[in-house]
Amino acid sequence: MLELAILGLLQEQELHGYEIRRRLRDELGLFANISFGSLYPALSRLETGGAVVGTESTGAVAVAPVPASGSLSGERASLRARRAGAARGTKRSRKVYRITDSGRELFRELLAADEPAGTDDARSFGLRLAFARHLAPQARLGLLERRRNHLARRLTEERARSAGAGQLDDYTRSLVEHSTESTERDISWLDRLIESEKQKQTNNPRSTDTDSRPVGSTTTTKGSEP
Amino acid sequence: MLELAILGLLQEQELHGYEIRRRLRDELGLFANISFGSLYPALSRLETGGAVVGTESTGAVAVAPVPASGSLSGERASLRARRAGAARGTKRSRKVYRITDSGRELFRELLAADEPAGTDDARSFGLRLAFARHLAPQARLGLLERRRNHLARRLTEERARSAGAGQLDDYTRSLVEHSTESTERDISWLDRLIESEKQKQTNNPRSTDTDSRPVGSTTTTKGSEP
DNA sequence: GTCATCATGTAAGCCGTTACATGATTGC
DNA sequence: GCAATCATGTAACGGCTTACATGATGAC
Repeated sequence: MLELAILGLLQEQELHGYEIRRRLRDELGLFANISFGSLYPALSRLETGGAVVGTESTGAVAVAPVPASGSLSGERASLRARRAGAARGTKRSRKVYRITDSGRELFRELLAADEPAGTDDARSFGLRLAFARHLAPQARLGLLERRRNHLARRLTEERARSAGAGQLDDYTRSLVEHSTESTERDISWLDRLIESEKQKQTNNPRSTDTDSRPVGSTTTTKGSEP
Repeated sequence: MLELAILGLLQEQELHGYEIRRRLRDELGLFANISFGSLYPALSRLETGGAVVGTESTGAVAVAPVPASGSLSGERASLRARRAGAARGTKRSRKVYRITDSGRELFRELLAADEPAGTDDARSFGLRLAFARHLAPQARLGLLERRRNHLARRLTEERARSAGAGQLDDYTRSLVEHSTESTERDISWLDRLIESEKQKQTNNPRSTDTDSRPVGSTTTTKGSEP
């Protein structure tokens, strides 16, 4: 799952490990505080597998596309470090990773696939949604609908629990009820997303996507060539 | 964490592995489908550690405290198996576990402690809340307040993200916004719980608890949690 | 000169998963 | 007789964590 996140960030530009972590934390919010003990090995695996190439770099590196004028968000610590301007290039040793063609392919596969459970449901979905712009419209819709259905099944279970919850104590009951409500809200959020997605597709039957070459042929698995 | 859940269930009555799993799934909802590959080793560990004793049993076992008349919830498969009456005693081989004194002590420790992170936040809190009746009133309040504070910090982060989310794409933005709203709702849910908890304690300064010997002398455990 | 931040990695461990292996009992 | 459910376990692996080890740079 972490691999997917990394490849997703590297779609747009090359980055080094430390910066990848920063973006995962500050921009996505997923992998709130991914540990280096997890991140660096993941990068190594990806490099070994040929999905990315890392180059030892001491030069200036592309910087976050901040509007350069109004830095209103947090990161007070970083402000000083960045005031120099476009590049914060120091001669510190870093390893900058760039995604390869085979890496882009892997990204598509990971993004389209249902991750082998055991992984956190919500996080996995959130990650895919964050990169949904790289999916073809109908695959995007599929992602949303699968999630919706999953939550609908969960809701059924939760309601059954509520029904037989006569002898549950106050705390457990409150917990169960709150879970149910959360699931309901998640479902209606998804319903709104699905609705707006369908609208988009009818208004603009082709190329609604941001990506140059989106992916995902969930319905008629055919064109995913190398 | 699973150990805590097991010990919690064994507080009330002795149970065998298969039944523990059923209750975790059908009653608590946490550990939705805990695998046997996880459950049985956990029971073994607990037995080795002296927290529970398991006895190979072929006789009748105490059954879920169902009102015996109106079985309205799911479990259609189990209905037939139980129609016999009070006991579904078969001669099947099972190992029934009973909690020991040292097990009860362990339960208290686990329930009071902040679990070493890496474990799922929400699940861990949910589990503790489900067994909150075994906590002393002030420890219960502490649990709720720590959770509230934790979520409040998260909300701050999320709002910062939203603020700097000008250049995020629609999907990511929707995700971030929905997360923020969810956190807000979680916080006000906790506020209600905290409120009602305080009320209880002023109305009934002593022995609000269900448990015979509740636990937790964590009076001034404010700003911990890394 | 010392502290915070930037930067990369390794090793050990935790807590769960699936897959595999085995067998008794009940319902139809 | 055969499938579903009940019942217990082992082995291998997945994906993350903390703790440890190392070092450069910049701010005060």
